[in-house]
Amino acid sequence: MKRKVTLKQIARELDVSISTVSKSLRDSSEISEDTRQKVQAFAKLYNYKPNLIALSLKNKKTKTIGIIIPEIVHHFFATVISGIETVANERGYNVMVCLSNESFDKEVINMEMLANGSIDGFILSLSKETQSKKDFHHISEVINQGMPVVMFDRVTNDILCDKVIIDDSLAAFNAVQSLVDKGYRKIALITTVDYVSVGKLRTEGYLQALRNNDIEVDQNRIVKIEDIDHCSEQIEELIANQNLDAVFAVNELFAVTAIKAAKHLQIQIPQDLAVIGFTDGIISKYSSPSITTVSQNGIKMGGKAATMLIDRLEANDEEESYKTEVIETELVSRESTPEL
Amino acid sequence: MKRKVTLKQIARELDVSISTVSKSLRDSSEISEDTRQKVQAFAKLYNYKPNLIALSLKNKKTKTIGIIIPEIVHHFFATVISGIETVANERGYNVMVCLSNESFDKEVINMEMLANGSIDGFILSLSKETQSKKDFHHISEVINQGMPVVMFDRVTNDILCDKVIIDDSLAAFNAVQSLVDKGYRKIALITTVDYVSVGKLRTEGYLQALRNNDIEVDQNRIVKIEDIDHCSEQIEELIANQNLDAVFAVNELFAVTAIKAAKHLQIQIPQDLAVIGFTDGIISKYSSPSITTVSQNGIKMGGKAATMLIDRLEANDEEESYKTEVIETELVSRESTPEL
DNA sequence: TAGGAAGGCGAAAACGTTTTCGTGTTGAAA
DNA sequence: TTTCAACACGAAAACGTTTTCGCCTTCCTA
Repeated sequence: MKRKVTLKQIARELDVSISTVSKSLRDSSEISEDTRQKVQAFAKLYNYKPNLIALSLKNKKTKTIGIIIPEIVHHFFATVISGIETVANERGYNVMVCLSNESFDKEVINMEMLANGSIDGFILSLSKETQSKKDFHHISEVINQGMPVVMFDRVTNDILCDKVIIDDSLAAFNAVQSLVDKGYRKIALITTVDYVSVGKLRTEGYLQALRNNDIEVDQNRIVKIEDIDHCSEQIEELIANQNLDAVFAVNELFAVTAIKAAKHLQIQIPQDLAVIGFTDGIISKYSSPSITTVSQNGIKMGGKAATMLIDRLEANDEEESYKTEVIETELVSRESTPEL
Repeated sequence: MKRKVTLKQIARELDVSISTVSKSLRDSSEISEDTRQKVQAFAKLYNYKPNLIALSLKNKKTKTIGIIIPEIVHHFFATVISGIETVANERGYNVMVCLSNESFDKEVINMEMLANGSIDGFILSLSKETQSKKDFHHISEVINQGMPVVMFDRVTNDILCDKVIIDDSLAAFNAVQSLVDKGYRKIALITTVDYVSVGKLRTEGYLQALRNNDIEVDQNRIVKIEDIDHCSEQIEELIANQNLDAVFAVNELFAVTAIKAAKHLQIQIPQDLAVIGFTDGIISKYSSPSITTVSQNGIKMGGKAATMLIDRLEANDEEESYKTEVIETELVSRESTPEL
């Protein structure tokens, strides 16, 4: 077992000073050709690599990005991480991932943990509990300490920082409009409770689309899911009791649950009921029938967030104003929404 | 913008030495009650938190675990990370996640990057390319430097270290046996190329189950997928041309692709063809019909891996022998495999 | 009153870097 | 021969901690 070699050890072996070793390895012009080659050869032989922790302490830069997301077993968040990681790696950064599990407390603890020197900046998406409590002091605190933060998807207007979002309202509007264009009129909505920012926005898009087409909004056709584990009862009740020709679900899970419920009720998808979802995940793609969805492009979102964060980290010009980038969505047409 | 406060600043403000401040905050008995309270009050007021990078350098412990996996947009790996993160957090560790994207080079680069002081130990699953090249020098190198490594799922016998696996062969055997028990005889196999360790093992389980039941192995009923993006053609050909009553797929994707292919061929699932998969992911659960699978329990696997790694990190007794933990699998019965 | 113990605190080293500044030697120009 | 620049290198500080050791008071005891 050979431990990692340090500058000090090399210096001792070669009988020169630590400074000389450091300079030699960094090709400083102060050092003679002779010494430099000798040192570099020795360093290579012993596979010297600078200790990153020591560098972090000296430079006050860790070259690490902290990510805080509600959960990771979730296709969209996984794609976002993937996008972040790719860009981060290209630009020489690593990522630390922490999960809030939709809990406010865990979000706070994780942020405080990472804020104490471990990372250079945050990329985060709010937990449901945080959105419901509207308590963002932990975020403003790290921003106050001079640590850049980029929020994505689940964001809040109460915090000023860079943000990456999609136009949830517009995307939902377009999705519903596409149903209308195909001839559907009796369109139900399966959404989340209002404090989930994206759920609320998508709901607004749905309402707007109906109004724009002079379709009356029927509150009985709108169901707001509180507890995701027991959504199937509510959804089945909706489909059974309302006379529908289409369903717009604000996420993949609701969409596929609607399909399951319909099958259970002997309602044929898509012949008797069209379904459109949100989040272009693995479920929509492989479901039978495959589900038309609004694609969020998490890879792009993550990549954009990472780029914004690193750009800010490496900007020497301190005070650039905050931006909110809108990632365009795309309606991916599949089997679940044929022409009427 | 108030930057983080350090011991030095507190010391200067209170006109005491840095040592006194440090000791006061750590409740050392060397310090008088008076001084201690004064320092602690001041520290609290300014929200002092020790700089973790400085601590890492001093203690030569980062309290961080490095994870290297082939990809993250993959339900199984996401669950493993989730399991690792939960246990790590409970025990005061953070996780850094790197993706190899199934590439040998990226795996090596990531390991070297993290090995230079950023983390205390590794949890990793081999990339396909690494498995195919059988080149593990980067792993033995970090182990030689005294850094603990735990491998999971995609492991190799060429490296001695702690491992967490499932009994892929046995699980596959049980899955196929369950088909036989239900009356199926003409069972096809959709598997990976042999260098993917888990694919090979699952193939062996399939073969063993057939032999145990005196069912002849027909090579035409075994298809090995090389390129996952173009698997549907091969799978459709298999289902079209062989007279089958069941299919065993070594992962979720192959299973659901088989279902899609069958539907395309007007073959009814599960009436005309039963399907059983591997990896209990989101697809199997929400597919129509839902798919019977072997559940790998990634949460448990990740948790176990984290526990093993941290136990080793915190063991004072250096040389404990390496263990290989086998996580039990479970056959989750769903709609795709009715009794014949 | 001398001696010693205990109490309270500071100096300094250590972790591994990088970088600034200083210093000694050499050679060439004046 | 003197002077000065260029060259080659080392000492030391700095990043923020923790911890060991030593020092100075004070107080108690003999």
